[in-house]
Amino acid sequence: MLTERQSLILEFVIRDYVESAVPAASQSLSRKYRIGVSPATIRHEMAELEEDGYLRQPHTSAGRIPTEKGYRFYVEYLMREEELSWEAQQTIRHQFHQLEQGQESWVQLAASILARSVQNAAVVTAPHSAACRIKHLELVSLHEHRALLVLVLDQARLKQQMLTLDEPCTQDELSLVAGRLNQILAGSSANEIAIKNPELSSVERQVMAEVQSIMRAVDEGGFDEAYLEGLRHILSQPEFASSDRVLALLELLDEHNLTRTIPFRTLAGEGVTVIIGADNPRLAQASETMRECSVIVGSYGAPGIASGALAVLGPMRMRYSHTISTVRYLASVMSELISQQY
Amino acid sequence: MLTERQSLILEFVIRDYVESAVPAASQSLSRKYRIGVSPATIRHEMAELEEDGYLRQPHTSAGRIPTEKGYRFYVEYLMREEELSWEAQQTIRHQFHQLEQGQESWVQLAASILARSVQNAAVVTAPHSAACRIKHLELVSLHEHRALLVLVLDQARLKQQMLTLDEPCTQDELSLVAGRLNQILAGSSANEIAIKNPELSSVERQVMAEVQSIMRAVDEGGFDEAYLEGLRHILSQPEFASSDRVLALLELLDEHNLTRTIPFRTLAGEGVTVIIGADNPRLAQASETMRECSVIVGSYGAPGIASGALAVLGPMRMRYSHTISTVRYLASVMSELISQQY
DNA sequence: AATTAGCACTCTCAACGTTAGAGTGCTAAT
DNA sequence: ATTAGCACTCTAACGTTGAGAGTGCTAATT
Repeated sequence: MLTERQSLILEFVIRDYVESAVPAASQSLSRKYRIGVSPATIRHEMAELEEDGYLRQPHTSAGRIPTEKGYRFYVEYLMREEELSWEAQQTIRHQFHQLEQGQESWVQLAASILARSVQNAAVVTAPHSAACRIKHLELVSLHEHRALLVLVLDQARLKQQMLTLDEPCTQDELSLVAGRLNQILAGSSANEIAIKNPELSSVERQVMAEVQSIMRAVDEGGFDEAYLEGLRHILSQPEFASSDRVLALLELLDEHNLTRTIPFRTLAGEGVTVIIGADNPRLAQASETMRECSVIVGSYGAPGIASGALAVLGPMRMRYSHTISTVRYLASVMSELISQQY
Repeated sequence: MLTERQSLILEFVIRDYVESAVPAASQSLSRKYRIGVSPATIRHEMAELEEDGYLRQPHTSAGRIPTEKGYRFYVEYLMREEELSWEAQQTIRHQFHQLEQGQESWVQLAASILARSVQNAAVVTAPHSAACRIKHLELVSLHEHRALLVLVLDQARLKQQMLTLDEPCTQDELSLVAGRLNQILAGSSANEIAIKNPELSSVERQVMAEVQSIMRAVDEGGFDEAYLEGLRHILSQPEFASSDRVLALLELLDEHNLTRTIPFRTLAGEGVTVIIGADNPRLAQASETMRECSVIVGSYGAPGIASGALAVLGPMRMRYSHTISTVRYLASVMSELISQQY
């Protein structure tokens, strides 16, 4: 185990490196942080910490930078997880309240707020309930043979689907169909729809099949809809100065395999999970570059009703304390919103 | 004006440079393209072309690369604008037909297809009609005081908005309200709603005001919703090897000021517009980096009914012919889709 | 008069050597 | 146990060099 002083020095190394991105040297540490000992002693302790795998040198005769193990120890034992400052809280709340007017998707807004707050890339998934239930459906005629099926699911989720009707229908006929199906289906889950077997017209059968297929897609989709924001922050970090790294990262995130990249599944209930470097096997395997990144994942929502996930992706050299607080706070705000909607 | 041979050489320089990204040298041109003259003659002509501003040298004793003027001449007079190959057409059509199942937004899909086809960044805006009309509205109760307003506009566009009701309402009451408002409002534009003044309950008045405000937002939004795809293609080009350029580009595109960056307004009706380098004052002013890029803009839709725009953004060194054909073809496919929906 | 071969000249790029500076590890003194 | 001193090491920046690619010019050729 680490001694008191070793812990202290490890903490200072990390704090110094996180803000400066330059390996921490014994002299500059003793100058900056007023530890009670000389640089020589610090050097001694740092050699020890390196021995134990908490620090490493980019090359001989350079300062030390933290290893994954070092960061992990810091996050677990050393870091004081302070609450977000009142101002920061207000800033976030305030941005959220601009949502009332016109914002397309509040999930996307959340991603944008998160990215701005932590100055890193952020991903937020849409809320997802175990088995979605249909609240309401509507059919709008577009053309003789084409109609728009609008599905309102629980959690205020909306799905639309273009239909090509087997037989021509007027708006009045469609409204009738919608009315009947609403009576039959309202409140059902996809599985419950499957075992229903009422007398239906051909058009009604077609629409019902479509509804079922959409709901299945939503159920299975899991964390399908995810919004990524703030890539530019991550790319302005010095560790991404070389452009092939940028490219590697974009390959992972640009195409819609976000949800495969970010390990949302690892969530353990309420808390916030910190994944440092190669902690996550899937991530590390995916890309060399990702091995030098950390991900902070949290979940929001009401347990058993609907939940989603939010994540921050950044270089391993990250302001963990601030990021964790922000994720935690934003999650609480979003959970509030979810329960209001319910 | 350029002689026959000068035109030929200009064309070869551009073709060579576009595919290799390396300044075109007299020898390698004569080897590759079987022009009937020796490298010395080619050099002579190239010096002439440089004099006239069509070519330039990155430094003395290097090969030539095209200037903006060179590219412009090429696009206007030299380039054969071939139709897209049948295979390419089928590939695009085929990808579009996967839309039926589950794809959230076909506009986003279009952007993704375009980006893949031309191996550059692509932006597509949602279709926008002069003044949107309401087809249908629906109210779904979420909670005693909260309801979801679902608005179906023309062009199969869907808007949703959370409402906090002034007074508590059940689903039945809301359905009644929706029914009445549908009768009154169906087919109206925002302005027409404004001058309507029927007897209404307090809740009905509240909902109607909300509907009007959403529709105004849609009307004024113009090219608001735009989808960007395929950044990674543009970033893997050698001109973006240095990472500060990447950053500059992302600053322009990441935050939602896409529609300010891409000059959709310059559209002149049917055709496809090519904007090369500093052609576009706004673009050039915005960023040094953008001055080395070209944008190809096209529009789709049915004139007078609804239209949107699609654009490709890439380095000036771009396969103009192929890109233009692709934009043109995709626009035609999307226009087809629009008129089907109408 | 147009074309071309030959050649000197220029510029880039990569490799190499050099140097200043920062930081360490070790040792001996406190 | 701590620290001052010092030799050692490594990086980053800079200048140098040489090879290679490509041009512009000139004189010879068609």
